[in-house]
Amino acid sequence: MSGAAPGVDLSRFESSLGFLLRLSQQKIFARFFATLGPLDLTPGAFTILLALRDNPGLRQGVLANALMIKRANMAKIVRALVDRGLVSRHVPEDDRRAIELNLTPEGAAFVAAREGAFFAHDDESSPELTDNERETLLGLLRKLAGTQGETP
Amino acid sequence: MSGAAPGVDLSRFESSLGFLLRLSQQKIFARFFATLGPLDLTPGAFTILLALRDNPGLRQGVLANALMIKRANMAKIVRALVDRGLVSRHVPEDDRRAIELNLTPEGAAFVAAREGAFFAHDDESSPELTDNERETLLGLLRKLAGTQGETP
DNA sequence: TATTGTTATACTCTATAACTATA
DNA sequence: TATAGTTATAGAGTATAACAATA
Repeated sequence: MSGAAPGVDLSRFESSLGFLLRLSQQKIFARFFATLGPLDLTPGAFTILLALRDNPGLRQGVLANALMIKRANMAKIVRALVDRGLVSRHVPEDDRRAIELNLTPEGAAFVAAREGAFFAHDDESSPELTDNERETLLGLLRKLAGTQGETP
Repeated sequence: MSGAAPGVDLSRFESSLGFLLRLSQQKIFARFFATLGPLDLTPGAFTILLALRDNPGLRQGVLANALMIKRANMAKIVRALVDRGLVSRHVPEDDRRAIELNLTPEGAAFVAAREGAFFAHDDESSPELTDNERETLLGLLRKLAGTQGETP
């Protein structure tokens, strides 16, 4: 933490995964909003749209589980996306409790228009690291984050 | 993301630092609350107490800067800690705008009683990784997170 | 004028519990 | 009974703007 606020001893936290994850995420998110803030999308909502583009007809609960978002919260986000005309719902015949989600044509256009900027930003969001270090970090985070869904 | 929800294609996010950081932090925090929830401390508040133990008399704004917490939010957190009797304020002679923070004896006892459990938990919070991988991850996050304070 | 801290406010994210409708 | 989704609500966390006191 040598580059931190001078004169403040944070050495006790240098081995704390939780502390370093919070600081790192905050830094990345701050850059995200500074660069992509005017694009009319939050990281969370865009993640959902992108996941639906790659998984058309995905059920709401399965999506919530994959992204580690509680179903109660997913319901609210999806409602907002439906209200904006970006996502459509469909109740399948074989299980009328479930809801299948799809991008509307507007949603697909919305994603297509922004994903370039989104991923370009993401690629450039860690100038502190070399390309090799970035790849190593991504690999370790993938291993750490491997999801197993909601714990009720 | 092979261990994720089966049948959901999240490959588009496997190179997104922001996405993986969010998932990782969420996992680590969930474990934190599951294990240490009854200990009467949130990660944020405990971080502040620990930082004050290692940096007695630290000024509020400097602390906020070091921990990447906005001053407006730090004011609220500090007030709560003062109300709980864990932190004391002192206005220095040479700059009567500033506030120096210290742990009270109660605050010091509070930290001493909990830091063992806190760091023990942190050490065990990433069973997905080998010791070597964990060290590598910590090093990369340190490099990425090297703070530079609030951007006004 | 600039800085330190405070208040007020709002928005996002997260979590739980109680509800409905279907199975 | 159990599951899928919804609603209501509450709590952190974070952001900005306006303000008072001090420098």
